[in-house]
Parts: sequence; structure tokens; C-alpha cells
Amino acid sequence: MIKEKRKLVSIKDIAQKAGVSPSTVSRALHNHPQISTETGERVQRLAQEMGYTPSLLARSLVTQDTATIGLVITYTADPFLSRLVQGVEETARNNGYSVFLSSSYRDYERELEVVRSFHERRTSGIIITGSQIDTDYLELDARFPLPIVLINCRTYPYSVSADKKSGAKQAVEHLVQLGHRRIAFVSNAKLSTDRDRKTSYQQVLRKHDIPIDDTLIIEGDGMLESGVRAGQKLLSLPQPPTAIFCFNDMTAMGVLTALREADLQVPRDCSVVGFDDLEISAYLSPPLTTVRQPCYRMGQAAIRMLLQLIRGESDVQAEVLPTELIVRQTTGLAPEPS
Amino acid sequence: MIKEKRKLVSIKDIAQKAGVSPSTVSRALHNHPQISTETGERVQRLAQEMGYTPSLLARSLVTQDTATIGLVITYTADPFLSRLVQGVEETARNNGYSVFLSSSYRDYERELEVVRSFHERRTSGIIITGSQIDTDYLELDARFPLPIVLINCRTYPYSVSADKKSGAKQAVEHLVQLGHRRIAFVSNAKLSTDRDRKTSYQQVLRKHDIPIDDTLIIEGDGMLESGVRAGQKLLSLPQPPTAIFCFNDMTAMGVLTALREADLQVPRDCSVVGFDDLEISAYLSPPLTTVRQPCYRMGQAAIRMLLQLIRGESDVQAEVLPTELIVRQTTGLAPEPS
DNA sequence: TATGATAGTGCAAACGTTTGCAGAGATTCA
DNA sequence: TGAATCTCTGCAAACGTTTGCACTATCATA
Repeated sequence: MIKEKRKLVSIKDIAQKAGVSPSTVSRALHNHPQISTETGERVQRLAQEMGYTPSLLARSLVTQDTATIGLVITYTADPFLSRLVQGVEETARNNGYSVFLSSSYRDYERELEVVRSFHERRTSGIIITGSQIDTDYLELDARFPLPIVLINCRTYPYSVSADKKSGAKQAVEHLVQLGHRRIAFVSNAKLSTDRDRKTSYQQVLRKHDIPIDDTLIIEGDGMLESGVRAGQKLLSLPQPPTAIFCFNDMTAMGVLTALREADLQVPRDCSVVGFDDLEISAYLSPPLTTVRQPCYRMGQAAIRMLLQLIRGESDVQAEVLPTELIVRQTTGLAPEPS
Repeated sequence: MIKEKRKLVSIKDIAQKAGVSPSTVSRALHNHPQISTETGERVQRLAQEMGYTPSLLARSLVTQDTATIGLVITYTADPFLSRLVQGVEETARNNGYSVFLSSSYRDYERELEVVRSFHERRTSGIIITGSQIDTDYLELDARFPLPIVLINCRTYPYSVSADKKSGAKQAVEHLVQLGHRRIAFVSNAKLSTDRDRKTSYQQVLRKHDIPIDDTLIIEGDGMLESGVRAGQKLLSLPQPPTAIFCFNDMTAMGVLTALREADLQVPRDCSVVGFDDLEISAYLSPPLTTVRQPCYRMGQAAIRMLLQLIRGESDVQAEVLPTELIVRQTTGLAPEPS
């Protein structure tokens, strides 16, 4: 059984059958006030019967508005982004917008390619997460004359981010309060937003007169596997850390795995803090202490901002959403120095 | 700084500036063989200079092809689907297609609404996961004259699914071999694909002359929280199970949490098997024994099938991908009856 | 030199809508 | 009864492309 590709019924077909002009049909379908109720009802009934489905393509062409937005994410498989996508998609739909999704794999060329493709499809606006364009967004604006909102990129005028500095500060402060002095940091060098966490990390240590040991700073890539490697590396140090602050929850899970494989107890032997607060983080064994990022709300805020830009509102400005330390069971008192 | 909405340059603008007709420009941009190289180059250069971006809207209208597909998923946040989405998106893009993403929340009305919206946008085809339409897909086909591929819905002629029966069979068989006789099953009643697992579960038990105890079959919804509740319920039974086979990995994580909260050791006191093999499952503590579903490949297969349908190929048929039991550390010998 | 053939280009219709404007009746008011 | 108003509808242009067909030079061939 192959579905035959039937010709779709158009406004003209209805017009012909109803014995009116296409314009009348169009107006009738939109409940235009100046259409007589009699005609209106007849056309609507006919449209229903004939199985009419309006072509948003044609409509968009004349109204110059596709009611569509493009969402560029780094990886579809990133659970942090899943929630964000949900925030974007739900809010978009509630406002009558559909969303194109595509991923960039953190690749500059690919990102540009996706944005171009969205522009060709005449999306009303674009949201980009983990943009590699970063600094030369001037060129971005020059090349693509449509509203763009970046997520976690504070250098761009229209952006939504989480207050990572504050979150990181809380996290490291928490560890210090527990008596830790050898605190490692597993970063994600690829991402510019990483800097905030690192800055806070260093600030807090400095504030408490804890020397900053560069061997305790490991570069990761935010993926599970890199967390494992980072954990192993840290454990092999002559003087391993007693606490590890991770770029994100996935990294933290990797670190936890490395600790477990080394037969170390968390938090007795080593404390771990993540970042993001994924849904699963609360269900790990032990449940992960982490900094919560409001991913859903970030997505929501991004699309709202984009809608404002699309409408041409003038008082749109960058937004920074709060983060929050969630203390669970991977952090505890620093072990007694033996 | 508000981005002024400049008028985009069209083929006509280029035509005027180049002193040729729009048709010539169109042909030049498509490297039509009958255009002189001189004109061709001039037009291309001009297009570049003027910042021309073709309107796929207009093009689609005349070619009657949007090179767009719609993907309906149940929840964006479901990690199983993330990988699938990736498979669809990557393969679609490699074939020049863009993808609309929208979620149904397993709601019949919502699903229909999304499909309708995709159809209005004239997507070339649609992929649906976790469809609620299920049985009356005849109506679906009647209402939407465009190719549709369902995922995990074997009653539909064009579908891609994983061989859950075999996977479930392997899983339960594995538990039986380890000496378990009180094996619980946490299901997902909302989903039709659940039946396969249940059937296999019962078959294997029957084969080994193990009585089927309905109190060991708990209805869940595939989410973490419901796994926790199911676990608690099972533990409160007068004769709790020694092994639990879960609808999916998320449920299994919930069950593991419940076990941990009850101070039970896995797998010493109770074995647990999941389904899906999410990326994180290998990193849980202990790493989860589970049935792997090839989520990425399922997405890939679905879009490939859809492309075949779009091209009007006639030998398209349902596909069933293999599953595989991955034994990790949440399953072990049944405890000695005390 | 007439005759085809060939290469390059333009005309105009089409895709399926929306919408400003004008026109035709019907109704109201003086 | 005529003018003015109002209600409803149709005409035609527009949105930005693609494409079949016709047309005009140009060129080679007989």
C-alpha cells in the first residue's frame, strides 16, 4: 500500500464549488466581520467536507511571516539541553510558533550553515545555544538580518544566561566550609561560559587564603567519559584532592565512576559537586550535590525575548537567571589529614 | 540597538541590477547548463555582493516540495528519545532536509494537533514516536495525505521498532538462570509497546514453570518517580521479589533508589534489569544490567524509510531492529532462601 | 545565400494565499 | 425620489520563486 499523492484542495477549489471568489473564501475562513453569516457558514462547511488544509507556505509568502523559529543546539543528546528545548518548544507553540531544530556539534562552520539554512527558510528568529560565534557576533548580525537570541553568551546584547558565577561561588564556598583545602576543578575548555566558574573558583580559594594549585585544574569537555578520565588523573596525583568541583553533572557522574572504581567512598574520601541539576542527579547513588540551573526557564526566557525582538519591541535586554546550590549527599566534611 | 528589519534582496533585484530577466538569474544561480559562463559568473558575484539569500518558501511553493520533515516525540526530556532525535536530525540534514520538532505528551488531541500543524506547513513527511493514534491509523492516513512513519508501533505498515520481545526474553531468562523465581515486572501501561515485554516476561516464567504472581506486576509510567514508587510497593509485599525487570532504564533508576533507601544491596539482595541502555546507565552505581535498544539507528532507519516513501518507492516495509542484553552489575545470583 | 541547428535569454504562467480598493445592491434618511 | 450610507463580494496585485515555451542571434552546413 502506497499512499497516493493526491492533489490538495485549495482555496480556489472551494471558491469554485461555493460559487464565490477565492477572496471571499479566504475571508470566510478567517471569520472576517464583513462576510455574511450565510456565506461564512457555507464556506466553512465546504472546507471541512472537502478536507481543506491551508497552506502556511503560501500564507507566509504574502504575510512575510512564517511563525517559525529556529533552535540551534550543540548536541541533541545533552540532557541539560533537553529541558531547555522543552522550554523553547512549549512556549513557542503556545504562541503559535513552530520550531526547527538542528545541532551544531560545537562546530563553527556547522553552526553558520544551520543558521543560514534557517534564514533561507525565513524563520522569524533564531535561538542558539553554545554558540561558537561568540565574539564576532557583529558579523553574525551583518550576515543574518533576523533576530537572534544567544544562550549563555553574555557578550551578545540579546542573551539569556544563568548566573554561573554565583552558583560556582556557592559551590566552592560550601566545600571550603566543610573543611576542604585541596579542591579540584574539572572544566570544559571548549566553552566560554566555563570562565565564570573558574573565576569564582579562584576567587573563593583566594578569599580563604587557599593556594591555587594548577595541577588540580583539569580540562574536560563536559561529557561523561571525560569526567572519568579527569577523576582518574586527579586520583593519580601525589597529593589528590579531597573535593572535586565539576563543570556539569555529566562530568560529575564520570568523576563518581572513577572514584568508585578506585574503591573510594563518597563523600567520606572525596566530595563531589556538579553543575546543572539534571533530573537524574537526585537519583544517583549517592544523590549528587550540585548547582541548579533553571534550564526550562532559560529556554522559556529565550523564546520570550525572541518574540519581543520579532515584534520589534525596543526595551529588550539581556537576562540572567539565578542559580542555586542543592546540597545532597556527595559532599561531606573533609577527611582528617592523616 | 534594535536590528532594523531590512527588506531582503530578491531575484528580481539582482535581475534588475544585472540587466537580465529574473528567469536568467534563477538559472544562473542553479548553474543551469544553458546559461553563458559570462552571465553566470556575473549574476553569482552580484548575488554574493548584494547578500542574497534564496527564499525556500517561494521555491517550495512552486516545486511543491519543502524538503522538511516533522518529528513528533512524546517528551523532549526523555533521554531515550534524545538519541533517536539525533539519528533523525543528522540523517535528515545529510539528505538536505530540515526537521520540525514538537512534542505530544502522549496526548491524543495534542498529537493530532501537531500533525495537523506539520501538514499545514507542508512537511514532506512525518515521523511519530509513542503515537497514541495506534489503532485507528486508518483515519490518520485518511486525514493526512502525506507519508508517515511510526516508531514502535508494529500495527502500522510503515514503522520502525526494536525487537522488544526478544530483548525482554533475554532479560528474564538471564534472571531465571541466576536462580531467581520471584521476578517482578514494572510496566508502562500507557504504552502499547509494553505488551511485548509483558508477553515475553510471562512466556519465560511459564516455560520454567514459575507461577505468575500478579502482585509482582506493577504499573508505572516510565518515569523516574514512578520507578521509586514501584520499588517501594514491591518491597512492602509480604514476599518481596528477588529480581525486578523494569520497563526502561529510568524506571530502573527509580527502583534502584527505592532499594538504596531501604538499605538493600544490589545485586546481593535484589537484582535489577532495565531497558534502553541509556548512556548514563553504564555509569550508575552499580552499573545497570539492561537491554540495549539501538535508539540512534532507529531514528536513522525511520528517516530513511520516510525518504523512501517520499520518493514514492514501492517496496517499503516495516523494520525491526535487534535488541541486546547488556549484563553489568545490577544482576547477580538469587539470594539463598532463608 | 538560404537553411537548419544551436546557444542564450526572456515572457508569462504557476504555486496558494492575503488584502486594498472598487463596485453592486440594499437600506436609510431627508 | 434621489442621495447617502452600509453590507457584502469580486478584481487584481502581490509575495519570490521555477520552468515550459518561444524568440533572437550566431554559426555552421549545404
